[in-house]
Amino acid sequence: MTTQYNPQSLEKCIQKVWDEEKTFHVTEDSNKEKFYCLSMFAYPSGNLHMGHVRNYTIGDVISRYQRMLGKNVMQPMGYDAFGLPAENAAIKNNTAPAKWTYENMEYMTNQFKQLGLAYDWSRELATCDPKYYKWEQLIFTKLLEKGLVYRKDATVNWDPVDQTVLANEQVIDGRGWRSGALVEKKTIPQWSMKITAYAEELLSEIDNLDGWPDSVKTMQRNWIGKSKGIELDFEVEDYNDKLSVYTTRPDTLFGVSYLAVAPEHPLAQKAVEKNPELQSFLDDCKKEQSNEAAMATMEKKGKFSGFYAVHPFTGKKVPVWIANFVLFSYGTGAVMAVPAHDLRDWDFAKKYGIDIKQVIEPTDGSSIDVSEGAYIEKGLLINSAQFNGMNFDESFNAIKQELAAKGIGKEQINYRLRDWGVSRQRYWGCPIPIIYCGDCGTVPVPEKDLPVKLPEDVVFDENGGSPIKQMPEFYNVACPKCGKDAVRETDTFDTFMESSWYFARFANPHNDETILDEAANYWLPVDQYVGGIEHAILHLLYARFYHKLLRDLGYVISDEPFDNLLTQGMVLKDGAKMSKSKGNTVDPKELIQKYGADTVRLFSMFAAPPEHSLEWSDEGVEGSYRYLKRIWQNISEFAANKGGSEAFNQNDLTAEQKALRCKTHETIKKVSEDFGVRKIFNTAIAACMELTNTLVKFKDDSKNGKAVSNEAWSAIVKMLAPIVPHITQELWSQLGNDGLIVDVPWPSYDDKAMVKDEIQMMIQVNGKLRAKINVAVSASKDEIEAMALADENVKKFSEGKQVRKVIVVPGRLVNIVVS
RNA sequence: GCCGGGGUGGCGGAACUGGUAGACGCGCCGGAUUCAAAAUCCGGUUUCUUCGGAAGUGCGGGUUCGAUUCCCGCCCUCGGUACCA
Repeated sequence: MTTQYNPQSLEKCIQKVWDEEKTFHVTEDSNKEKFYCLSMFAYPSGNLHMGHVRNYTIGDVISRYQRMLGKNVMQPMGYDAFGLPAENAAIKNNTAPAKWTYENMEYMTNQFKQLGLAYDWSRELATCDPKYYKWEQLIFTKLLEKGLVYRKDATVNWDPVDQTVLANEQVIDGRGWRSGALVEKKTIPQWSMKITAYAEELLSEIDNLDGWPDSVKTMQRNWIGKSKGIELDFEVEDYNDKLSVYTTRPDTLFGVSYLAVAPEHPLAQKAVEKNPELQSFLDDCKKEQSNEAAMATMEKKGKFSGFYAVHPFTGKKVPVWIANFVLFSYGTGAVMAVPAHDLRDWDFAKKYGIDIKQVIEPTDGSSIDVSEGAYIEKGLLINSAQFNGMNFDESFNAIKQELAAKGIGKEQINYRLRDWGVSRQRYWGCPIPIIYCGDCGTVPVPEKDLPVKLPEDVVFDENGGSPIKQMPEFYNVACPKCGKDAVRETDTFDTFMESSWYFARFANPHNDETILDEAANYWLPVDQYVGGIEHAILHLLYARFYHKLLRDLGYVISDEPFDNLLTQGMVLKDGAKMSKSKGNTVDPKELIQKYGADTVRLFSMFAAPPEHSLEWSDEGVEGSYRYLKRIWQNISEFAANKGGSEAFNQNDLTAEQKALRCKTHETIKKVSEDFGVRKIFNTAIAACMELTNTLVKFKDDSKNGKAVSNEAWSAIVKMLAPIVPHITQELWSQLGNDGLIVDVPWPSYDDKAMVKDEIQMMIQVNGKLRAKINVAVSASKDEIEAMALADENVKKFSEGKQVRKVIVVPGRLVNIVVS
């Protein structure tokens, strides 16, 4: 007597039990090992997509597995609620961003619950809640006191028609996405965080992130981009300032044939005074995009500034150019160019007919021709006066010393990493807690006046300008210091500010007295962080930075926020990222209605390893559903047939029964490794399917037969419980067990059950498979070799040839080399 | 451009430390069941083949008894590139 698998009603029923019993509600418990599992919180876009389902299922599987290991597991969820899409939706639907956001959050929370995710919903937070961002504002004012935030001019994309600042995403082929106008660069004062003050620590501690993927660590190292070089000053004729350049290749100093400065460099401004015709070139540079990819691929252009610098060793005059590819924000905003030994300088020199002078030759004595292309390897110096014959390190030090002696140069460590500009000229974000007073200057909002609340009931105008910039009731305030009329900052924070510390706030999300209390040090660092690879640099670097800020303000004691990181791949359909604009989305809601959450969860874990991209397949979902129906049917029948839960004695088992036990325990071993060490679930599921196949074929109604079957079915149910929590809960009951499977200990394997007398070995002749033989486990190498050579097929392929070598790989194969 | 991934049957993928290439699943083919269908169950399924075998993991080389795995050089593709999150 078995019932049909009906996931819809079953899942509702079990979710109700979790809800009523507060199964996933956790508190700090010093008697248990804690495990904080965090999936990157959601942007409340309105509906769950398959990327969410995958991300959150991975985190959920790890959480539930860790709980079965007996740990005190916290898994929270919240919303990264500020951001650009809410503003776009506001304009499109004529609603306030707040309303749109809150409605989406409510809707998505329901969808999360339908997926059966083991979240502690009592900890839910939203970053647009003043109770959340109040702390961010407080931290900002504290950092201002410490000198870790400052205001400086920075470049933004300016849409001259809509009269608004555009995000990079809103610039398409150099034009504003709404107006279509050519976007210009505009410089405005903005707040910055001194992440560069932590560059060295952020770099060196990457070495301690053992639980992070190497690819992410490499990307972060390269992003920070530490380099050792020399900063040296050139005298410039008729220019009453020195021109400082930074170079990592001082060994090529004698090959300098021009200097180049960024268009924003003061020297460029001076050059215009002398030669007004240069203004049009500078104007052109303003129209170019400032993002890195555009800078790197655009045509390299320059103009002679009219100034000449003097070479510090040869005394020769070197022209100074203004070039569009020199970054004002890196190094000194000026470079020395050595065309013979730098690809970009070489291209530029060829284009403008500038000298190319070789000063490095290869160490192996081979000859090169720098008129054919740059030679960028390090080598030995030539044409470099007293430095001739030196290698890179010798010349670096010798040149450094001579420049230092002249007082015009010193060694300098530079980072590619730039300070973090956090001002946004947008509405839907956390207000920057600063007041500008005519008398007192820049005044941080005092703690008693925090939070500075963002007005939520606003009307958007069509060009996308921020409503609070038109609201005197928001920006007209009294100066907190002197009480005179003053003006509030109307820019808001970059939304990365909120997502850089939410992981800590989950420890005490409702504490209104302080940002973080002792619970933070119980839960932190996060034991397992799960999220998309697209966050490899920005979010993960900012979060590491923020954690160190919180540490240095005395709130946390750990140095790093995330012990282990799993970066999951994207969900694709027909080889492309699922997106509304491509029309290739799959709605999880419909799938849950049709198959139930367990099927959707099983498929998203089975179709690919977590770190790879996942190709969506409707038929594959069907297959996952089929497997669940299969175990439902078989376990129900087995249980109805009164399966055996009695103990058995290993010595009384038949060979078949022993073989099943062996398979069961091999599977437990493999699946435990996949879950705990490799964090790869598709192979774990495949192993469970294999055991299921074996078990379905295993027909043995004897007492011992039922007992070993029961052991195997129970193991499958327990191992699948983290992945498909609803069906396994029900099957666990059907197998005659009480209580929730979430708290059942993870199965352990018995080495004795896996002992074998005989193994199969592959026999190769010259690396090609020719035979398979069964060999006693105890057989010696010589015995194995003799058996292999005696094999009929092996004889056939080695006949008339001389055996040169026999390689025996114990437990695997024998390779016989003949010729 | 630069930084980091990926490329294996018709498809998703497996092969974990250099040792049986294609586990598991999908699809397809054949069979059982059925009045019929769906569902389910059983068997087969890399390609070529003279049925002995041979070839085969993006392409071209290399190291090795042995390479999907290591090295060199390419191609394609995805993510990031500092104001999408």
